[in-house]
Amino acid sequence: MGKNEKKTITKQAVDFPAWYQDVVREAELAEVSEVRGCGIVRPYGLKIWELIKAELSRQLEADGVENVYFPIFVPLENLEAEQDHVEGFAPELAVVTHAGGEELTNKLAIRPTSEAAMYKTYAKWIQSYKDLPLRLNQWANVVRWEKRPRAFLRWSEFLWQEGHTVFANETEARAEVEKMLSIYQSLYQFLAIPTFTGRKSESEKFAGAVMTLTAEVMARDGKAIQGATSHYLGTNFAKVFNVTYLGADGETHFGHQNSWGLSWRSVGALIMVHGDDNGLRLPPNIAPVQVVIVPIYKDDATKSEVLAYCSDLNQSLSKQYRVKTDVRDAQTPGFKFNYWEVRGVPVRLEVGAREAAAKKVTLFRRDTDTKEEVDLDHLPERLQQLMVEIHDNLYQQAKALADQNIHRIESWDEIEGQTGWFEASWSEDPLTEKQLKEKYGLVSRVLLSTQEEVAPKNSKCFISGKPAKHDWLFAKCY
RNA sequence: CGGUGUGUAGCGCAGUCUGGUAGCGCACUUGCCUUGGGAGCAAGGGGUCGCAGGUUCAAAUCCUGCCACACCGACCA
Repeated sequence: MGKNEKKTITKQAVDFPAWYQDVVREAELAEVSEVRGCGIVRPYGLKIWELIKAELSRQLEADGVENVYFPIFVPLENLEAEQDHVEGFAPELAVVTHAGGEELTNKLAIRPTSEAAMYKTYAKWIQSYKDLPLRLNQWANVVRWEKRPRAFLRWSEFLWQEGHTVFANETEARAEVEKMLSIYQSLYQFLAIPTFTGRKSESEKFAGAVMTLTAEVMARDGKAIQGATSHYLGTNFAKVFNVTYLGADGETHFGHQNSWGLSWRSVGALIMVHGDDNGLRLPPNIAPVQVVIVPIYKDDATKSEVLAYCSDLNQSLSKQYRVKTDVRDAQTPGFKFNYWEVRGVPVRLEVGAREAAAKKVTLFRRDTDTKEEVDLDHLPERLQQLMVEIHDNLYQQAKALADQNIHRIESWDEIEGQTGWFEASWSEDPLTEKQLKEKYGLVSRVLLSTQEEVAPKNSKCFISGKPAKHDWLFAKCY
């Protein structure tokens, strides 16, 4: 049977969302649960998230951020304290009304995010300017009852990290907002994913924030995914929860707060950016299995010889890589090739009697779907190169595709019939954004940081013709 | 919340129009045989046909009501 005759994955070009669902299922990353909108993440999918988490943890720790844990329940009245915040989240709140067999007088929201859960306590912890900055991070699950869930990208319950920090003044706080964005940018770099970083428009910013920064990612179908956010909250929450400190000047001041987060939506981005018609393609940094060894044998004699060769190989390589030898006996080599390709394993080593005798391996790389023969002596060196090469290649492919799909337009009429992202000079008038959404389903995604201090290419807004302020990126989004 | 569609074995589906013993492919179990791109043969196991009610000698199939889920939109950090 030919390679393409048993495909259970829809082609990207035929139906991208269907392709995405197929990959999530076939690669055994996750499946839908019996609870609407909630997913079951399987070991292979969770491992990817854990590897992402490990890298981000490393970076946050290196930056001096400490971890903390607050309860999953938030008194509803706390959430209602900040007006913009509650209006932003009210429609998607899950609320506990009964517990211990009784109706609760004070209803408990399941946290959709933890500003309202943490800052009352922050107020107790902070007395003096000497207690600042306070920089804490929480790895947690949150619940947002979204109208339309989507695997990893928008499940009702999801895992993330949320950083919540307090500074003495605006300058320090804003500097950190930028810094966290650059950490997210480097994390996505770690995933071989190019990001478009900058500021959100007024209507797209976080409910309760003064300013929201974002790392936007382009999926292969030209839609946008918000990969991470970093918010400057100003003193909005500080005023509500009384986060104040006594300054060196003997006066009481409000703390300037930030919050920043990244969720396992990043796993969804990983799939949508790198995946192809054969399934996942994982960058080595976060591949649960970096090298898979597939033994090939014909009879008992070659079997023991080949397995011994594989076992030595596995042992020496596993000092440096996450290695797995697929010793299942009931499956043919061809089956295993496809099995691990769908799962995106970057490098596969095929080992039969031929290789064992010649002290070689046949090496297959998933990013290019090509094979090469490598002498055992040269394998460590070749693998070391390849891990870098594969990462770079995946990044370059993603970067090229993204750049190619950003179209400069001077008038919104040019959107007609085109897909992808659009760069345009914009007045930043919320009304025009609403019109754009209604007419083309597009929203503003980001004002690139590099464009912040630059005059727009066109002095007139591409929608209203009124004076433009900056060049923004617009897109449909997940 | 609007539009469309789907609920039959773990997964994918046929059967419903025209009522009459619950089927197919994949997966699973056992055995043999095989292994360089999703092997083959044989024998097996697995079902309140989404739920409730109704019509009928008889309902997966017809009628009524309900529920759930998916997709497209609206919504959404």
